[in-house]
Amino acid sequence: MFSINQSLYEAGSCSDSYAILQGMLSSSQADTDQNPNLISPSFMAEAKAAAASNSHKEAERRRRKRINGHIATLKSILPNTIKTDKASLLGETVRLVKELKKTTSELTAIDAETNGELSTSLTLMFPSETDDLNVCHCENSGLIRAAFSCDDRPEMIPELIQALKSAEAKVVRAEMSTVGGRTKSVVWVKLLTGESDAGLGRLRRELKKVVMEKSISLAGSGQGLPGNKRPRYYHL
Amino acid sequence: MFSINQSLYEAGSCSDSYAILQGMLSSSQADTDQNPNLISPSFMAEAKAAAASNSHKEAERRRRKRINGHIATLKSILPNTIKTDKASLLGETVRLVKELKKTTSELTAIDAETNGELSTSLTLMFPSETDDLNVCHCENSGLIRAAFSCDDRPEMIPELIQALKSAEAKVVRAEMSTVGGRTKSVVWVKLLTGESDAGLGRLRRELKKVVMEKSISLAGSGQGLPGNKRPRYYHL
DNA sequence: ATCAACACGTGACTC
DNA sequence: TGAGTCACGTGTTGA
Repeated sequence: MFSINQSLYEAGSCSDSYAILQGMLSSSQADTDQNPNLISPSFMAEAKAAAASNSHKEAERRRRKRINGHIATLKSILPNTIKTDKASLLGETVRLVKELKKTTSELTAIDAETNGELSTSLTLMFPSETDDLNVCHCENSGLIRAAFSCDDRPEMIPELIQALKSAEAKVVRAEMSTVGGRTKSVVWVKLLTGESDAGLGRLRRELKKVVMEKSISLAGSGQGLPGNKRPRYYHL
Repeated sequence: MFSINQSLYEAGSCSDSYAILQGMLSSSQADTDQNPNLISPSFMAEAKAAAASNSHKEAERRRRKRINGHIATLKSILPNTIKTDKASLLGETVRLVKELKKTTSELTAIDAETNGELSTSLTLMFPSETDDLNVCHCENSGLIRAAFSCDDRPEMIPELIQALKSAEAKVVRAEMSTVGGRTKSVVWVKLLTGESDAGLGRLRRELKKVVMEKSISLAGSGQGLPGNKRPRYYHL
């Protein structure tokens, strides 16, 4: 069905058959349709159409190549390339882009809260004189920001770790400063469970224990650290 | 060229023409090719082929729809959709995915340096007794980590800001702790200029000034802040 | 008239 | 077999 005149232009990259024919025609005299031995206008038109079809064909080939090339690189980029199917691949790409955009916006939203000169800001804060606790949703990201000031105690960090673990909160970022026996902490967390508002309440409850629990354990705890010294590193 | 038998299966969504013919055939007696009035096997085969072609056609339609649907959502997702061209769109997608992956890896590489229980860790550090400065490349991300301990002075933060600005370093993240008049800071920065190693040296030089410059300005500077009090907020 | 981009139907191939 | 995917060539439309 497609084999009509295919032998004329299909072999190799001979997109110049029309040009060749033009050269042949220009070097010959005028001819008519009646003379079958010379190049007739009808044959000329046919060759022209064939050449046009050929260029069109090759242009489409190039276009396909570009698209498929990008899809191939996408396939090499994507992490979970289980389905090598082209549609599924694009779907997976959409999913990944959404996820990455969300992640980056979450991570950069923290910096964007207060914008400084060098486009990334940092707010250095000092502890307040009275104990306080503030837990709230971050506006754009799905994160929760918890800030609190209280007396600095050696047991606070482990308690904080335990509180965050109980609230199933993953620490995305934390800033702490300690001055004059008082400490202020700001932690940005991502809740591991779906229920956002319930999780926020739970987190606030857990943190309240940490903030309000004054240093009771100073007298007890025979297995405590020597000299009331705080260990150097903590992992949140 | 494509119009052969198109009227049989092209009108509407009639992919059941073959089934109809089967029903007609089962209710009639056996026939031969010689009898043109009855449904002949050749016609039967023709109808069957038409039905197959039809289902094939529709399957391909579905496939195209899925692919183009994903491409359309990609188009809505992408930020700079100047070229609505399909190939350019995919190319832009590749670029975006690479960029986002790089960004997130940079941002999370900081947390991944020391891995804690809740998959995001935080190392709380204490100032050393002696002044020190350490500037190095982060392993995987293109970031530079600068850590230093020194006496805590009110002028230190503005000086630090100036130093980072001079080194053309953008702060990605910073952690500071101050205890007993000593302060330790760790800042992760991204150099705004191309030359990485030269930039690192410049940053080290600038920071060295901050760390080593002991509080000379305590006596002078008539326009200083009242009471040697540190301002509450700094923007890095 | 040329070119680029698109959707379509079809043959080849795989599971 | 049938359902699915792919590359291909073609018709069409807009700059």
